[in-house]
Amino acid sequence: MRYTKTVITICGPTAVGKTALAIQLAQHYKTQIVSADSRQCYKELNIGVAKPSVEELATVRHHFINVHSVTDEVNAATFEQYALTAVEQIFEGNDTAIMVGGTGLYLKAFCDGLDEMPVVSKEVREEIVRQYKIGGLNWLQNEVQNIDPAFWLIAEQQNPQRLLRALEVKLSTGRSVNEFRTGNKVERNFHIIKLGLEMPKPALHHNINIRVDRMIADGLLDEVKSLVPYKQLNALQTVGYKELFDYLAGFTSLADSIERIKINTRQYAKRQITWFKKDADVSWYNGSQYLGNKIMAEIDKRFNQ
RNA sequence: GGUGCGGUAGCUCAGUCGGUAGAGCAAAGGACUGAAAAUCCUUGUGUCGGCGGUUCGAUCCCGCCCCACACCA
Repeated sequence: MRYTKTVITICGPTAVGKTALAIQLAQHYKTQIVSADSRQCYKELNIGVAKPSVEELATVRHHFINVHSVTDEVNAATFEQYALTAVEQIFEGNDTAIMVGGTGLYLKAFCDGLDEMPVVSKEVREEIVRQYKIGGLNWLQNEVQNIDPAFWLIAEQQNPQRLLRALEVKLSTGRSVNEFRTGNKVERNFHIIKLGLEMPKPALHHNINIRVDRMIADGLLDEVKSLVPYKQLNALQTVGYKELFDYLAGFTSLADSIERIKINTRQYAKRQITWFKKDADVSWYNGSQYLGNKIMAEIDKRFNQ
């Protein structure tokens, strides 16, 4: 099946050079970019999430950047819907759209689709969270074991987020989350080319260290200070922010919290690499080389086959 | 110079009433369907500062030495 429209996705770990390549490709194809990033979508987060610069945003139209507040509830399903709409809109004037981002689940949601899941009432969720705060993991484990024993057997039994999710679905619908998860891939009505950027670990770590120091020099601490009232929100459970909240609360020194940001960023990059390497459809390129032209030549070749 | 307290995994430390040792962090690998920059799982041999002594056997006891810190001079 050949489609006339194509989305070129770019994945890879943080600080590997995805943004620059995306802009280059977007300019070449005279098209727009959809960001697949779970943090850059918040307008209050800027320095710490390595958002494209104001100039870059002015050069190429970006979607899913600065479109939410940290107080909004944003998740993979939100992104899937948003991205599909954005891409459709881009396709009105282009055959090609670019998608870049480091959030593996979001990219997967866009490419393969998520299963239809029931709506969970806010009350149910809040009540579960309230009880979890009181009773801890033990309470959660017991609840899931009693209420959804089938799920319990295959569950990550130490993972509170997964258990919480299972519980809220079961209590809202009477059915196990497992019944909703088919794992089926959705067929999109456009072509998807997956590009990945990689780099030797020492070089990537070097980039990360440089970038973190740059963020601090650019005033990250002030940005974080202004977000203290929101520090408990999901959107602020973010590398670069949570560590500085600890410093501002007096738990660590500034130097230590900056070091922590570097360590946590490396670990985050590691998780991203693990996720993306599993996708056999990704074509990998060395991000430390200037390769926009090379990639575009290869893509043109594929189009003409 | 004297006294005291230390020297154990990359780091911070625990421990062995003498039978060659273990936590946290880091690191490495992995998972991932409405929190995903989140969350979770797996992986621990290191001249137990050096050299001698006692002992069947020493990282542990004894002696000397080296190093760090604190206090006294």
